[in-house]
Amino acid sequence: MKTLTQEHNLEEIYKRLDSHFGDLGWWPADSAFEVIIGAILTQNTAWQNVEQAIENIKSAGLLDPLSLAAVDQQILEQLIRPSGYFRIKTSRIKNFLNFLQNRYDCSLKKMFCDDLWELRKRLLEVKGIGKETADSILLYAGHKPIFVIDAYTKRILSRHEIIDQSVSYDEIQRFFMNNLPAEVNLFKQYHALIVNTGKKYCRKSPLCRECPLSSPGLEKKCFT
DNA sequence: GGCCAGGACACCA
DNA sequence: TGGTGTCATGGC
Repeated sequence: MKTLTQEHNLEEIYKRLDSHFGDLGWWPADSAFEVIIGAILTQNTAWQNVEQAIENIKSAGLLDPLSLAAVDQQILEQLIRPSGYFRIKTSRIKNFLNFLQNRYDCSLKKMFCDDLWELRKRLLEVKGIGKETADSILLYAGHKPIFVIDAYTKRILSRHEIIDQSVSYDEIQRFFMNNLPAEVNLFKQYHALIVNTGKKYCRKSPLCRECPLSSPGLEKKCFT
């Protein structure tokens, strides 16, 4: 960890990105359950591929906990095939559904009545749900005040020399949560802004110079 | 044809 | 605790 005391940078970064992109309306989904399925399907996968997989589940009339729990494993594999890793992701979805059924009687409402950190701990015990997926579920499906960290967050902050590359997920999460008001909508929009910035500006070096963060004071070395 | 995407996990030292 | 291989499809 380098200088996790530059809390002013977090607000400055948010201001720049928010005025650049505007309200991104994350997470794009019609229900909390759709957010959860999307969170599992998007693991290391382009969102475009996830959309097709979700559409397949919707078209089959299976986008609810009871229907999806009842569907045959091989059928689900074929439905989510466009999102990649379809065998392992099918298992992960089934693991979550078993968890939801056994502990909360298939009710997301009951699940989200749990204390934030207690529920996070339980979600992390589900095989296939790691920290980012758990936090995405808690924030975007459960509307709980927890900050989601992803590869873009780490990349952007380290390139702007706010954190060191070796800083852990939990440390970065604490950094955000200790230096921002615990507001659900702020956390939702901030993470969305970071992902959009990463997608649009961090992939090719010429575009990096057009990034809202690329100006004196914050611009360091996006590409070295 | 290669690279990468809104990760997680098993395995090993 | 940290590094590496694996899982798979689709767009650029």
